[in-house]
Parts: sequence; structure tokens; C-alpha cells
Amino acid sequence: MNKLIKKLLKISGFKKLNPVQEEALKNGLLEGKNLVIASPTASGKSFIFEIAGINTLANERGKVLYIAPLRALCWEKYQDLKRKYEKEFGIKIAISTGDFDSSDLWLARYDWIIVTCEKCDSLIRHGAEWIKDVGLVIVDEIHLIDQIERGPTLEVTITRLKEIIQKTQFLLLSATIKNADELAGWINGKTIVSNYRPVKLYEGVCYNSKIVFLDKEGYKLDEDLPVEDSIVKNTLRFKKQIIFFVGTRKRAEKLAEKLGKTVKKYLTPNEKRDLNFLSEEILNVLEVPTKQCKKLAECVKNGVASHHAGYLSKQRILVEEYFRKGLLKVITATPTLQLGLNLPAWRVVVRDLKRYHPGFGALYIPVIDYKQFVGRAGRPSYDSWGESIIIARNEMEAEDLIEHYILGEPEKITSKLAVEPILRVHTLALIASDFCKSKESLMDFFSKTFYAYQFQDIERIKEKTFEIIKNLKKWKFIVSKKRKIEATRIGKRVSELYIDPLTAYFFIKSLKKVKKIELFGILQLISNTVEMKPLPNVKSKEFDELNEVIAERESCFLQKIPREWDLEFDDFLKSVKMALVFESWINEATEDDILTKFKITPGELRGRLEIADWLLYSLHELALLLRKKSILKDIKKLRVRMHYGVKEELLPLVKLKNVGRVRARKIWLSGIKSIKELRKVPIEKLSKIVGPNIAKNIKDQLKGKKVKERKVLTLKDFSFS
DNA sequence: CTGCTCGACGTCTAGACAGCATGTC
DNA sequence: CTAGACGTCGAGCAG
Repeated sequence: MNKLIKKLLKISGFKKLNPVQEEALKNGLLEGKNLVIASPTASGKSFIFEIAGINTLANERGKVLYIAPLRALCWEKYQDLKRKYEKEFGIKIAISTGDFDSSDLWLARYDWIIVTCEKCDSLIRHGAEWIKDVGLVIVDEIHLIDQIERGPTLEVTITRLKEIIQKTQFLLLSATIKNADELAGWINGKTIVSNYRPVKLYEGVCYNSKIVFLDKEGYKLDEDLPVEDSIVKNTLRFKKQIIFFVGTRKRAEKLAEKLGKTVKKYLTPNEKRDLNFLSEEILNVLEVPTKQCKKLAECVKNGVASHHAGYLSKQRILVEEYFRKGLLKVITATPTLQLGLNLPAWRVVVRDLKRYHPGFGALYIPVIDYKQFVGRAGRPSYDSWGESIIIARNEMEAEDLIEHYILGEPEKITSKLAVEPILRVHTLALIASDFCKSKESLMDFFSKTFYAYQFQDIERIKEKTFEIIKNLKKWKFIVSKKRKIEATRIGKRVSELYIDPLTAYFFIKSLKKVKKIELFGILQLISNTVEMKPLPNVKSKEFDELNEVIAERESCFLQKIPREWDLEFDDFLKSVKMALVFESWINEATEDDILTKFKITPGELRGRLEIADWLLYSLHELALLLRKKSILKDIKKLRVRMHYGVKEELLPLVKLKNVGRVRARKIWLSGIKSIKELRKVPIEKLSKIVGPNIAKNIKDQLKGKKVKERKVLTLKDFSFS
């Protein structure tokens, strides 16, 4: 066996290669052959690309580019690779995602670069030179190319990479899908399909108080408990952990609450003590805990936690960490945990197999999703096998579910490229980065996509693209000279800002119209964009109130108010609600106020504010290009207020480090209303307001003249645990 | 008159990427 | 064309 592989095996703590890995080697993994590998989670796909990556670097075949769909996944992979290989092989590993960025210019100096798909797209648009030096491209979770929202970006990004670096090796990693061959055909490579798992998985069904497996003896359950409880009881008797997948957030929270009663009987005093600490930590993530935080904290005391996107990421990370450590026994989750993330449990229960789709009602989830869920069953170094359980109502249903999910074949994946908004974004991007300079070259590009390969026909795309080009011209983002198409200055900027050209068009239209700025109007403008969608629902009770707001503030709006019977009215109403939420935020409402009043969870609010920040920045940049000097300052101010969630009067105070909305308000209330006054206040008095440490810190910051020190942030500064 | 239970009816539903420049309680 | 859990509100009943 190759010396290098031996060394890598040792580092990763494996004894020998598994069948999938052998297969990959046989098919030219180290010889630069393109491969599609379709196998279950935890089948050792990571190790395959690690071998390929290190080999590429060792033979100086160029950089390695790793693309994953989630920031969390990138972060996990980054830490893992760094720990294992950076020192050992003297290679430099970098991460570049929306929240962590090893400054783009420097990326050229790194050997192995980890990015999200959108970031990769953005880097290409900004013309990153080092892309040319990439010798191996690894795309993780490639089956997401099927997703309507983000798949096309992935598809276009891969196509562009293929065009820029034609000799480069491509390694596509996928969940088990039906048509992996098609993907392989597209990238002109070979397919490796396998069902190998390092830990044996037994898939079963639960009905009539028993769990039945296909190829293993089942369990009899307590009949006097609800199903979920008796499954948990059965699990805890083996001293094992379990994850439940359910359909909605509410159900996840509810189930966690319910299961606490059963779980707490199995906790040792030590565990109870540790859980109380954890509970406390989870409770105090916010200035004022919301009802939701309190509920989660209560559950955690019993060794159970729910997990979904409505929580703050810090809370989620805590839950994941302590489940991994074995302290938490049960997680009830929505599909947040579907992808990647190393969070296995001995047992996985898929409780809700139907999910609601607007306009279609409740539909069964795809087999791929089911397989991804149960892929988490079995912790490689702890369990000698894993178990997954579907909950059925009766024997009849159980048989159907076994047939469909356990024995069934995963679906085909199909290209979703012909979807308008995304095609619009990419058409402009292709033109703006001079990648395509005519209709013909655009069509030539699209003919190299997975869509074209799969359907052998790009007529639909052609039609849509021509329509899009017409609009982009109308909006003055592109111009055509003779047969050539070119982006205008503003078109280029729009493409770089990574916003939908349609959003940019609305922004520009509004900016041209605006004379005096109305904050509410701006807030509504950024709320009614593609980027902000899907907007939180308007409850029927809120309807009247919102209509009143609309009437009262009629003059604020930058867009024309649609009529109640217009199609856009629904979105308009939602955007007004969103604007009200933002307004409360910058008027210093707490997260709990917002949760109570608008039913928007802290996690969701945080997410929206992030989008708002990005859109406000874009709005500012467009105003700059339009020479709307008079409103630049106002937009900037609004952006800062949104960032901190403060009224205008606190703006001077939040400029200080370690002073956010809470401390700033405290200081202000004590009568200190400006930096000037703050300088005069004796440190003793300030200590009483914000505590001695912070007081000293503030005073130190004021010592220096006006010079603001800029710190170059490295990733070391972000430690998660 | 008050407080409770029950059922009919109505309501609501998963997730998360990007720009830029850096730090809350 | 298609679901199902949960909240709300009013009716009906006991105290």
C-alpha cells in the first residue's frame, strides 16, 4: 500500500481502508480521475477526499478547493483538517464563508480552501485569481443540486469551475441517489455507489407497542406509556442516546417537554447537577430570556433538548456539544440536523413522515431525506450497531412504510436550473464578470450545465434567458453593442453585491424617488425583497392592526401600496409586519417583547437582521453610485441602529467596544449621554453602572485620542467551546 | 354566578446562503 | 386532489 495512505490512516486512527475507499482508489482517485461517490453518511467519504487532497498537494498538482452547503459544515471540516494535517504536512488550510473569512486576497497563499457554494460563486465573480491554480475540487452533498432554492447556484458554480480549470480533478460526494451515473456523465467521470456503513444499521418500524426489524429481533414496549416515551425508556435502559425527527418546530418543543418526565428518572445525581449548569447557560444566552429560552432550559434539566432554527446558534451549538459528550440523552429535532454535522446517536426515530407543502397539502418526505435521517444512527467508536425506527399507526401502515422507505430506492435528482430568479442572478453574473459576452456564449455556457446534460435540451432555458436579458437591459444593468453584451457599472456592482437584480431595480427606483428619508419606508422596502423571503406569516388577528398602520403611514412608503385584492398585497402586508418588527428592535424592544408581540423567535430575528444588514449595505452602495449624497448618512445610521438595536440617541455610546444596547442604555439612563461626558465621569461612578472591569475597559478606550485601533481578526479568535 | 370540560372550528406549518468589517451580556 | 396537531371559544354542566 502507498506510504502516504498508511500515514493518513494512522493519523485518522483507522486500521485499513474500507470497501468504498478501496473502490475509489481502484478508480483512479490518486490519478486525477473524476469521480462521483454516492454512499450513506459516515461511510468514510471524508477520508476519501482527504487522501485525494493530501495527495494532490504532495504532488504539487495545485490547490484543493472544498465546497460544502452549510457554514457549520465548513467550520467543522476546517477544524478537523487543520487539526489532523496542517502541522503534519506543513500545509495551510483556510476557510471562507459569510461569517468566517480568511481575507480573500490572502486565500492565494493557502493550499486547501474551504468554502460554501455561494461564497465560491462570489469569489469567482470577484475574479479571484487563485482559482486557476486549483488542482482538485471536492463538492460535498452534491445531491442538493436537486434543491430548488440553492441547487442552481451549485450547478452554475461547478460548471464555471469546469470551464475555468478544465484539467482539474472533480470529486463529487453524494447521499445515495438513483441517478449518480448521470452526475458522473456530466463531469465525465466514474460512479462509485455503495451502501457500506462502518456501523451496522438496523432499520425498523414501531406499531402496536412493539418495534420490529427486518433482520433482527425486535423489542416489546410498555403499553401504558405513549409510544415515544416507551421508546425512550427502552433506549435509556441500554444507556444509549436517541434523536427524534419531527415535522415542525412546535412539535419538537412539545415532544421534548413531554419526554422529560421519562428521561429524568434515568439520570444520575451527577448528571442532574451538570444538566442544571447547562440549563443555566442556555437560559442566559440573551439579556432577557424569552419564554422559549426558559422552556428549553427546563427541558435540558431533564436531559432532553429540542433543536431547530428558531433557536439562537449559540444554544444549538451547546445542545450539539453536550449531546456529543453524552450528557443530554435525547434530542427532538426538525430537519435542521439532516445534513453532515457529526452528531450520531445510537438510535434515530423518524416520527413524522409527512410534511406540509403550501398548495399541495401534506406530502410524504422523499426517501433521500429518510435515509439521511437514519444515517445518524450508530456512533462509530461507541456502538457496535445502530437502530432506526419509523413510527406507524398500525400494521398496514407499517408494511407500506417498510416497502417505501426501508426497502425503497432513493429518488432521482433533477436539475432545477430553469427557475427564473436564480437564472436572472446568474445571467447577470456571467455577463458582469466578462465570462459571457454574447447571447451565443451564454447559450454555450448553459449547454454545459447538468440541466443540459440531463435533459439534452436547453430550449426552456434559452427562452427564459432571452426574456431576462430584455429586462436586464431595461433596468440598465447591461447594454448591448452590436452583437456584444456588456454589464454597466451599476450592473457590475449589483452582481458583486450578490443581490437579485430585481431587488436592485426596486432599490434604485425607490432611491430616485426619495426626497426625505422615512425610516419606516426603508425598513419596509428592504423587507419586501426576494432576499427576505419567505416572510413570517401574518396572523389573521394582526390583519386589522396592520391595515391601520398602512393607513396611518401611507406617506412613508416608497412603493406603491397595492390594493387589497391585488396579488402582491399578501407579501406587502407581511413586509409591513416585518418592518414593524425591525422598528421595535431599533426602538429597543427586547427579544422577548418581539416574541410575545409578533411571535418571532430570537433566532429568526437574528437571521432577519443579518439579511437586513446586508441589504442596507447594498442600498447604501447603490445610493452612492446614484450620487444620492443627502441620504447616505441616514442609511448608514440606520444600519448601525439595526446592528445594535438602539435608538438614535445611543449611537455615540455603542461605538465603544464592549458596549452594546444594554450597557449603552444603562449608561445613558445614569445621565451620561455622550463620549464627552463619559470622559469626565470618574471611574468609580462608572464602575457602579457597568461593573469595574468594563468601566476600566471603557476608560482605557477613551485614553487614546481619536485613533481607533484596527485589529486583524484571525480565526483563532473564534473558539466555539 | 363561577369554573371546568369537551368538542367544533379555525389556524398554522423546515432550513439558511451572500457583502463588508469586526466584538454583546 | 391531499394532513394533523394545537389553540380558542362557546356550550353545557356541576358546584
